[in-house]
Amino acid sequence: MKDEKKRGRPRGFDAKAALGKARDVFWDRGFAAASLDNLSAATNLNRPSLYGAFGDKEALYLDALEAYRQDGMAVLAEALDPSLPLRDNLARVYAAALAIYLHGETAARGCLLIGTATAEAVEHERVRAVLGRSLNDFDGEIEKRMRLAVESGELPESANPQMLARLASAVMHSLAVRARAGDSREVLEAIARSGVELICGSLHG
Amino acid sequence: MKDEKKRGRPRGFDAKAALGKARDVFWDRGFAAASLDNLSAATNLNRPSLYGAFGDKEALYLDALEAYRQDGMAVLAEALDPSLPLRDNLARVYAAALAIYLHGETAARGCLLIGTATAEAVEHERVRAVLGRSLNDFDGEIEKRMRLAVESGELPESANPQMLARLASAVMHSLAVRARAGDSREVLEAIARSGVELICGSLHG
DNA sequence: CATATTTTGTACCGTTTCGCATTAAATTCT
DNA sequence: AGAATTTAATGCGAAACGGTACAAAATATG
Repeated sequence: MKDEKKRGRPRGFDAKAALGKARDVFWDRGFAAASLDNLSAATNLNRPSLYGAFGDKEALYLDALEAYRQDGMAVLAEALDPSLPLRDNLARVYAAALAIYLHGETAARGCLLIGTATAEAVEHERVRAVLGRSLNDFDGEIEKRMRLAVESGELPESANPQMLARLASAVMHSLAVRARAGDSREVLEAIARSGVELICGSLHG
Repeated sequence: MKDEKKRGRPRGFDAKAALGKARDVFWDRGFAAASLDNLSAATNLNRPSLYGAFGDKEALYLDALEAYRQDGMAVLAEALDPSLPLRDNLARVYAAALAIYLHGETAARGCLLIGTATAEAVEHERVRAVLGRSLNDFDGEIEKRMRLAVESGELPESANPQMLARLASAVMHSLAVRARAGDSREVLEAIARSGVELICGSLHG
């Protein structure tokens, strides 16, 4: 299903790579401030090619968000390896997040969804939907791990897996915002550490 | 210092009210997608008047952010009334935040800073600076209350006021993002409640 | 009343925007 | 080889963009 030779002139570019380049433009500039010229230059595609492959600017943006979301879910699932302690899992999640968030050129880029999709969410219903679904899926994946932690005794029976998961996500949301606000890696790592401790229950002594 | 009669034609509008209207436009659309026509229509000012009173679009946006930041700090200070228990203080902070975040017309607007300034923060250094300062000031104000809680015995001596404050802020950042993502008031209130419990130390039993 | 000064309204300027129409190129199918 | 089909490249075009020039209006000063 990958080598079905279509008739007609074949593509001269890798759509996936182009989508990655476009995503980077959106990541730095946001959706509204990213022009088709910017996107065209970054992908080395002229506008009609972009248009033919992805549709208009909003469709391209939604594709980029969706790809980012899926990549994020994969990273999350890997970090939440249930053979490791919950504490390590959360630390790995935050470390993986920071590795992505701090990868900016001039200033740290933070999270594509939280950093750029939130701005469009009020007016663009479809962006809001992707954003909402992304956050929910993330919460859900962490919640599964929390349930496991309760079953295994890592967390007390009284713990609320859903809410703990949402609060674990909250720490990550804050890292995303703060990275883009220019906070240093040291500060962000300290917040991540404290978040792990608080959620795993040993910050109070 | 308010009735110094300037010579020349007097203003026919209230600059503060106009700034509020402009802020609302930015709040819904974000900085980049808000056009001068939008702003002009919302404020009932023609573009030259806008330009004369506030400068260019970025200056107007920065003014709106700064006013929002100051309003937020006032609301925060009021919510953190030290004669009330820490738990109540945090609950009041989150309730006040949600009252603002959920006030959208079509979809909830969330936080002006987190919802729109983050998008511009990478490319606009001055926006990033305002955002960073806002987050830090917020953390600092909560941290003061946390220190008080340690002194009064509300929190154990072993508690880390700075990190607890940052985590308390983190919950609010998450509420801001989630409001804009379309989460219901019920979900947001539940997260706020759980956040209070976690930070004040009784979610684990 | 005349002059200086500031604001207001209209209208405009050059640029950039997004999207597409059109034509040339490259491949498959018959 | 020729028809059919898909992509690539150039370039256009209408609209929207941010910002301002200019003249009329409204006030203070002399």
